[in-house]
Amino acid sequence: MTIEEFARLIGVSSATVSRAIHGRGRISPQTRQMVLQRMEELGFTPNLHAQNLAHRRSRAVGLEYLGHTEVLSDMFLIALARGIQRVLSSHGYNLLLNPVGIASERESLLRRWTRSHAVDGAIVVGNPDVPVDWLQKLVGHRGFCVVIVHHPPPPVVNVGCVTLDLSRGIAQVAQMLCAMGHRAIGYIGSIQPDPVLPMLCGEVQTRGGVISERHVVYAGLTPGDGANAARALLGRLPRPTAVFVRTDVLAVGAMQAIREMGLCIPTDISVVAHDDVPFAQFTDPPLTTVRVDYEELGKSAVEMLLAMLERREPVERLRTVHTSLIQRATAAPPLHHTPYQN
Amino acid sequence: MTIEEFARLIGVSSATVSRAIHGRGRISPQTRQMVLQRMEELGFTPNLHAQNLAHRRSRAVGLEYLGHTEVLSDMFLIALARGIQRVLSSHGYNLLLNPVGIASERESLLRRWTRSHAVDGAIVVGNPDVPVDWLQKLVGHRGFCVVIVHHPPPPVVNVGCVTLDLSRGIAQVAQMLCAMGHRAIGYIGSIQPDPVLPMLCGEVQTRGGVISERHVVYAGLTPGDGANAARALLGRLPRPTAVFVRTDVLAVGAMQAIREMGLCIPTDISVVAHDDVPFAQFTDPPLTTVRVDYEELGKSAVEMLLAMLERREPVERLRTVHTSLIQRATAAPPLHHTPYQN
DNA sequence: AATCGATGCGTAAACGCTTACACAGCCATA
DNA sequence: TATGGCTGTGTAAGCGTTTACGCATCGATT
Repeated sequence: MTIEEFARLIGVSSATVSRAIHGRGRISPQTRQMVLQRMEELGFTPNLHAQNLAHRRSRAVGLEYLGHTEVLSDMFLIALARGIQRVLSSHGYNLLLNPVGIASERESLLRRWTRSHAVDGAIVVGNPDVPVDWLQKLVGHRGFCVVIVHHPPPPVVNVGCVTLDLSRGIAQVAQMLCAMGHRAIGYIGSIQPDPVLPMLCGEVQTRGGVISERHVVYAGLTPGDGANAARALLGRLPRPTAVFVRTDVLAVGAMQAIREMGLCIPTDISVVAHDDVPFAQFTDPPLTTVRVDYEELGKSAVEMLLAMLERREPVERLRTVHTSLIQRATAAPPLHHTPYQN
Repeated sequence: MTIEEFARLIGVSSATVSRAIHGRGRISPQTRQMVLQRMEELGFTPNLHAQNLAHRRSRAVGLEYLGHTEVLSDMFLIALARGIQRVLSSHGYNLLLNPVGIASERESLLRRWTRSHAVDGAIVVGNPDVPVDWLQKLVGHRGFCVVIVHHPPPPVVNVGCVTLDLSRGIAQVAQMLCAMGHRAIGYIGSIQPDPVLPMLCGEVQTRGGVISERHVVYAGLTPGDGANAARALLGRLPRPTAVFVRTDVLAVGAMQAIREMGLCIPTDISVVAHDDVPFAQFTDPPLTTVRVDYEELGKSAVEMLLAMLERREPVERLRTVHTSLIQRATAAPPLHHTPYQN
C-alpha cells in the first residue's frame, strides 16, 4: 500500500499523512491522531527507500572491521556490535556490517558506502593505518560522519574517536597484588610494542613492589606461547610470587604449564590476566582478570556518531572507556607474607 | 553526483548510463565500456535508495534472532551470522540485524520490515513458536521469502528451512569410543527433552557398548551443574570408563570435578562433549567434542533464501546440516582393554 | 529505390515519499 | 466591512533511479 492509496482510503491527502507520521508541519492534533490510528488499523508502513530518497539520508550506520579474523578478536567484535546495535535500534537506525579483508579495501568500501548513500555515518574499528587525509576527504562530503574506535583522535571535523584506556584496570591489578603482599611480580607479554608493561611497572613501584627485568617474558598469541613463557619465567629463581599475563588466552596456557611444574594457583603463585574473554570464568580456578568493556566501547562510539549526525551540540569528539579488575580465584596473598602488611 | 549530472558530464543520457551499469537493454559494448571506465575515474556510484525504489527491492536480508541472550547462544549466533554475511556480501546484499526480546515482538518487527520494504527476505532463527499461518500471511505478499533455521519445515510456499541433524556426530562418538574399547559409557545431559540420549544409546548398543540407566544424569546449563553431575555419576561404582557430556560448558565443570576426585583424563576416564565452543580447544586437556558447524548452517540458510528471492529453480526447500567429531585429547582407550580389540 | 528488422540511444513517465507553496476558512483588529 | 494574521489542508515539484517507448541510423532484403 502506498501513502497515496492509504490517504485516499481515509479521506485525506498524502501530505497530511506524511505530516501526521513525522509530527512536523501544520496539522491539527485530531487529524494526526486519526491518521495514526488508522495506520495501525490498516497496517500502512511507509516505503523506506522512498523516505530515504526524499530525506537524502538512510537512517543506517555502517560498522567496518577486519573480517576473517581469529576467534578471539571475534569475541571482541561481538561485544562491540552488541553495544552498537542496542543504541542504534532504540533510535530506529539500522546497522550495516562491512567486514574488510585487508586494510586497503577499507578505503574503497567506505567510499562506496558514502557515495551510494547506503549509510549516514560509519564506525571504523581499530586500524592503525587509516590515513587522516583520506578521512578528511571522505568526511568533507555531505556531512558524513565517522567514529574511530581504538585509535588516537585525528584532528578532523566530523570525525570522532573513542579510545580504550587500560590504565585504570592495570592500576587496580597493582593495587590488589601489592595489598595482598606480593613484592616480586612477573610479566608475560603478548606482542610488542606493549604500553602495558610500563604502566604496570609504575603502579607496582609506587606501591613498593617490583617487576624485575628477569621476570619479564614476551610470548605470542596462543596458549602454547603462554605455556612456554611461563616455563621460561618460572625456571628462573627466585620466582616471583605473582605473574601478570597480558591476555587471557596466554594465561590459559601459562596456568597449564604452572600446574605441570607442580605449582599450585593461587597458593604458590598468583595469576592475573587481561581481557575477560567469556571462558575466563570457566578456567580452573576461575581467572582473575581485567575486564575490557567492549560493549561500552560500542555504545560510546555510536552515541557519539548519532550526536554528530543529528547535529546536537555540544558534541564531545573524544571519549575514553576504562577497564576494571574482576576478582575471581587466581590471585591470593603469597604464603610467606602476611596479607595487607603495608 | 547524480546519474543525470554524470551522464551529461560524459556526453550521454542517464538511460545509457543505467544500461551500462546493469548490462541490460540495448547498448553497444563500446559505449558500455566507456561509461564504466568513466564511472571509475569520476567516482560515480548510483544512489542506493533511488535504485531500490525503482527496483522495488532492497538487496538486503534480515536476520531475526532472540537478542539479550546468554554468552553461549551468542557464540552460536556469531558463527551463524558470519556464515550468512560471507555469502551475502559476495552477492552484493546487505544484512540487517534484528534482535527481538520476546517472541511476540517477532511478528510485528518482521511485518514492519516487509511492509516498509526494508528487506527482501528474512532468516529467522530457532523459535519453536512461530505460527505457521502467520508466516503464510507474511510471505504471501509480494514474494517475500523466509528461511527458518533449526525448525521443522513448515508447508508454506516461499518458506524454506534448514535444520541441524546431530546424529552423524553422535554416531562418530559411539564409533570412536567403542573402537577404543569402552563398553560402559556414561551420559551427562543438559535439559530435557533431549533427543541425543536415545541416538547415542542406539549407536553404542549396535557396537557392543552399553549406557546403563545408572550412568545417566541430567544436569543444567552451567559448569557447576556439570561438576555436580559428574560427582553424582562417578560416585556410583562400577564407574563407566567414558562419559559423554551434552555440552562443552557442562564438560568444563565435569572435568574439574573429575580431577578433584583424583581421576585422570583421559587415562582413568574419557570425556567427550558436544558443541565445540571456542574455548574447547583451551581446556586442559583440550576437549574432544562434536563440532556443530553453525557457519555452514548460516551459509545454507542464506543460499536457500537467495535462490528463492532470485527465483532460480529448482529450489530445495529443506536442507540439513550435519555434525562431526573433533578428536582432541580427552578420549583414549581405557586402561584395562587392548585398543581396537573388536 | 523502397521496405524492413535490428540496433543504439534519448525522452519522459513511473517508483513512493517529503515539503514549499498556495489557498480557503476563521477570528481579531482597524 | 475590508484587512491581516493564523491554521489546517491540498497541489505539485522535487529526490535519483529504471525502463517502456519512440526515433534515428544502417545494412540487408525485395
